[in-house]
Amino acid sequence: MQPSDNEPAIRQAALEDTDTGPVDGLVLEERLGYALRRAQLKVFKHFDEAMREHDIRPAQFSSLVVIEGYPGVTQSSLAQTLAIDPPRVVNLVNSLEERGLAMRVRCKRDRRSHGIFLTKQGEALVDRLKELSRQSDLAATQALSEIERRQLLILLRKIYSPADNVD
Amino acid sequence: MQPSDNEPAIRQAALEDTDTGPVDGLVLEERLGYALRRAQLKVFKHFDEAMREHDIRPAQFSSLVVIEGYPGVTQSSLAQTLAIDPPRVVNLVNSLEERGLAMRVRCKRDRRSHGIFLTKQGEALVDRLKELSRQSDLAATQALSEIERRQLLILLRKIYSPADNVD
DNA sequence: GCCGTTTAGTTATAAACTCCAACTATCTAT
DNA sequence: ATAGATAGTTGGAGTTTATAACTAAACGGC
Repeated sequence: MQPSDNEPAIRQAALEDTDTGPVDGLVLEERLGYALRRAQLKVFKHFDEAMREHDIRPAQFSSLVVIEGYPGVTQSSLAQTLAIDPPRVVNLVNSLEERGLAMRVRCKRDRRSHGIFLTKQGEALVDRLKELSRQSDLAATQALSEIERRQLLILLRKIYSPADNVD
Repeated sequence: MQPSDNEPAIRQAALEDTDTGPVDGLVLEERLGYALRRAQLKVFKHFDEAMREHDIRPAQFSSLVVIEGYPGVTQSSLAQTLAIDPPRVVNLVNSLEERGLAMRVRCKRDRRSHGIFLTKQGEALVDRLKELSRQSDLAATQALSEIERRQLLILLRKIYSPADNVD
């Protein structure tokens, strides 16, 4: 063990001292990934609370909304839309089917693919969930004005939308 | 099985048709959690590529930056700062120690706690990583202007910063 | 000083998520 | 008709993430 490379590279702090201060003004605060993660953590926490009553997870909610907007969407389309892989969609749709919220319908023209549709129960639930999620978004971002909230969405979309910048 | 509740609740689409169109204009696009996740996915993907050479994960990078900014930080402070729980910090610091990037120093005044310090090797690496992450942020958000990027950071910080809104 | 409580760190475990590879069934093209 | 591509499914490995229980050390009242 060479001490030259294994020593704490500190100058001002004594070895026996610890620093328990809060952290700000770091380079970390300027990293987008960090800021995104922290913000997402908070937004998701509120979302979880809002959905707890209905035992719905983020991916399930997203699926329901997409299926509602595009009745008969295929699983592969769903996978592409939500940026998840096909195996996950299988589990996702299984869980929705088991709970009577959605169902697969085999496509007559291409019998490999399934169209996914909401049941009446699923439609009723997704309406309620959309309202709940809207409220939880507001609660999680109450530090933001309505204008700022819109601005934020626009900026985020610019980042991930392939329309603006093909990856 | 009552058909009344188990039928696909569709009006316009024939049962045998599937809808494979792309998805936009959905309520989903207005959900903050969804937009955050999609944006984070992209930013993290770029980050992973940038860090692959050094085999550094996001949490490791964040830890290194915090330790650099606060030499002697305790593990509990680190946990609080990064919004992760103590058991994760143990693994995190273990991995940094094993790679010779950081080291624990038992605090003399409170022998329960450890101050964490960067080694010289760790300091050299974190300098390089900060530059790499800055570049990867730019690459992931090249659809944004510098002003927009700043604005985005400000908005994200407003969401998660406890200073603005105590949770 | 002694004893109950709190805190820092650790360990172990389980649950959940993600990714990857292989497989079946079906379709398309030559 | 056969080869190759596509939709969906299955299974398993590797990571994260969360939870509870445990050890060691400090603190506080008496």
